[in-house]
Amino acid sequence: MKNIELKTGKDFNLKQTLECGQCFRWEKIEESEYLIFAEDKACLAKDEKDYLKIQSFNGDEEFWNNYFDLSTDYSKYKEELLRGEPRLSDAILYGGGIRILNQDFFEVLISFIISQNNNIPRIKKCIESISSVYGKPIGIIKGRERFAFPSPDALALADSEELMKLKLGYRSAYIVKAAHKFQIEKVPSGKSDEKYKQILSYYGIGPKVANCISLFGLRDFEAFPIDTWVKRIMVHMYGFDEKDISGMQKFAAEKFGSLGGLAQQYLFYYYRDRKIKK
DNA sequence: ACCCAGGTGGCTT
DNA sequence: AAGCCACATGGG
Repeated sequence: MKNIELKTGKDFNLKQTLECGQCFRWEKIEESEYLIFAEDKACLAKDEKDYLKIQSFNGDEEFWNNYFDLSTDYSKYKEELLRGEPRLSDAILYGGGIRILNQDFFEVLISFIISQNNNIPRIKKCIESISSVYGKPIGIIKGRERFAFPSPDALALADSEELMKLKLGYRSAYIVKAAHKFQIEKVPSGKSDEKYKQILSYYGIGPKVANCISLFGLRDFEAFPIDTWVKRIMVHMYGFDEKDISGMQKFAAEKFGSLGGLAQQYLFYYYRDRKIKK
């Protein structure tokens, strides 16, 4: 156990960063305090004004600083996005503390395969479930044994019947195949469109999930995932026909350029967070 | 009982 | 290329 304080500044908000849908292994403890898991690391993080107070169970300062992407200047990104599209101002004001986390590729790969046609609370349960069966124990935290996200080799030993028993549903076969494919191909490299195509070639991964994995697993910021929420936003904001996904994709590329993924996160969080709250 | 959730594969027009 | 539908599961 190690206490760490990370300087954050104004373009960071823990709640927004975790609850914008880019990651799933966290538990809210109280307002602005969360228990967070990443790979085989865990920490308790509390968001103070200008710094993040971390009780790390097994990750050093550098790991968490990198995980939360605290050395990147997001005010420049925001200015650039606003120059290209002033209508983003409400969303950026609302979720301006979002950062794109530095997550492990394999963890993102599997997590977003699970995400398809699924809701966020259940996605979290599914991921906890496979972690507790295929991940290695990392110690007792908040009264329970906790587990690392499964390694590729550990998950490759699973079969889809086992995963079905864990309630992973029809995505079970996708997960097993993905673990095998990843063992051979490893983390994609090269130009971003080539990496995207490689991700898309996984069985069970289509354009939406591939874009999420590009954005959250490889930090390709131009990736613009269009899910059911973003679709509605594009219909609402820009008058697209809800079936015209390729039109939306093209529009986003032109309007938001190399920062499409960040724009998408601001919009997704702004729209979904207010819709879902009762 | 129905519809939806950070969709995709497969089959038919 | 575009339009259906099934797919597991759980919550509203």
